[in-house]
Amino acid sequence: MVDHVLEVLKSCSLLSGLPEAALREVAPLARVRPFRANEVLYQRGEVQSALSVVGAGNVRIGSTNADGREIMLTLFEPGAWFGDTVFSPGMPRVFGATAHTDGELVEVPGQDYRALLARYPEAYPRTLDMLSRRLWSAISIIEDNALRDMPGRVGRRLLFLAHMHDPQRGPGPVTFKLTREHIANMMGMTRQGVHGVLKALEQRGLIRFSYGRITVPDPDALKAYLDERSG
Amino acid sequence: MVDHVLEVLKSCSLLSGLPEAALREVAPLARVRPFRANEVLYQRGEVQSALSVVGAGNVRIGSTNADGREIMLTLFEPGAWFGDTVFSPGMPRVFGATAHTDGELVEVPGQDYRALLARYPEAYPRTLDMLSRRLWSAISIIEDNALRDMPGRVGRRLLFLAHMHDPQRGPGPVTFKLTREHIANMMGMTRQGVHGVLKALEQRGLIRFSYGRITVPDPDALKAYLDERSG
DNA sequence: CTGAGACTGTCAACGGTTTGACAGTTGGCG
DNA sequence: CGCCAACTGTCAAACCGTTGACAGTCTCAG
Repeated sequence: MVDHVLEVLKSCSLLSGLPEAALREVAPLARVRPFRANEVLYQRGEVQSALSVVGAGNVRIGSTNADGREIMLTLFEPGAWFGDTVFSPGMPRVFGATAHTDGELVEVPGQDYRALLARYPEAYPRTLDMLSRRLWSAISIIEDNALRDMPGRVGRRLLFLAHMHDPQRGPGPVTFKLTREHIANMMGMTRQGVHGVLKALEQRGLIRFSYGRITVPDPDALKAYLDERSG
Repeated sequence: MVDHVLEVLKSCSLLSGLPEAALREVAPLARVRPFRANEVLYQRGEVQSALSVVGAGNVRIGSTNADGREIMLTLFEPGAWFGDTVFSPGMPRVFGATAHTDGELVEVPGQDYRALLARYPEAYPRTLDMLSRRLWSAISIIEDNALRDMPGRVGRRLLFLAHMHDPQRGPGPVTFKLTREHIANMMGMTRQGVHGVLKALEQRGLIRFSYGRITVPDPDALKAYLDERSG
């Protein structure tokens, strides 16, 4: 069991600055939490502080507003980490997490993680780097939303997900399990609007899609098209 | 001169986790850079790594796309810090900085800042906290853009700026020097669209505006209105 | 294999934003 | 103190995305 947790922790880029000995120290303190598709993992506003690492399956990050309308920020794959309250203990969560498929989470209590960092300060620069890059991603999204039209926004977000999905970015095709409605919720658009955009992109051969599934055959080609289309 | 730099560094929340002795160490390594309104301070894509602290005046953060259309992300006041490449050395800047008024910047070379942190590791948690909160702000903006209509977005962004402007949030009025066009560039809207929204907010007494200037007389009242209006 | 539920494609009507254009206002600089 | 440049208010027309509605398709559990 602890071995399994260790494997998951090792796969997480946030923790890759820590020596294996350090991970062995926290592994026993971590909790494995299996989940089923569409289960709510965390709700916006909760205050407990924990670092969550996706061990298996996919997790949707986002929040719901009072009218029941949901916004999805991103989709996490195994190895991804989240938990915006780890570094700012006491602050309520600003987004929620929902299981997208069946899977499992490994949760390290916030104070244990912070204590570990304090014991291995050489891991801090890497941690800052990871957090900084995530901030960069968020800002890029804000930029895209302000500067690009709808096809541009959807295309860029698909690229972003493709990059998430496979950080080393081999040039191969990438597929995700997303409905049109999920994409709409990610962009603040409607299902119908997304449909039109996807159809246009499909006609250019830049994406393919079927029931509940979207494929980007060649991310680089999509990127080239978007760059040419506008800035 | 060094004394002046020290004062500026002390005013910066990012550095407030460092003891004064540490700030004295870096102060001589920092560079003071005066600027005039509308001067370009950094361009997107530059790779040198530096931590910039606003010593005086205002700085616009944002970027310009190929068509010449600009997006403004935020407006920084004295004491604010920026420089997304400090924590990820070698990465090109993802946004540019332009002087909004006359003023001055204090720049600490990235490697000196990182070396300092390594010498005073007790400052790391505070640094992570600051960065994490900035990520939270960015995510909130993404959410607002997806979930709210145009008046909601503009109102929320004004509140965000008010909060930036005066973090301790006394309940008094806040004024910023922003043209309608600046706001439009911040929201991905047009000047005319902004006009309509502002006029509506003004009629409810929630804001006041004149030539190149906007005032939020009571930020809490604006917040209450926005919260009631949607989620 | 079969049915129910989830997802999808499509359409017309509606509404809000942008586009484009122009005159009026303000503030600062010589 | 007067001019110029920047900023502002306003309008109609065009455009794009949403709303709402419905039938068709797919998947999975039983």
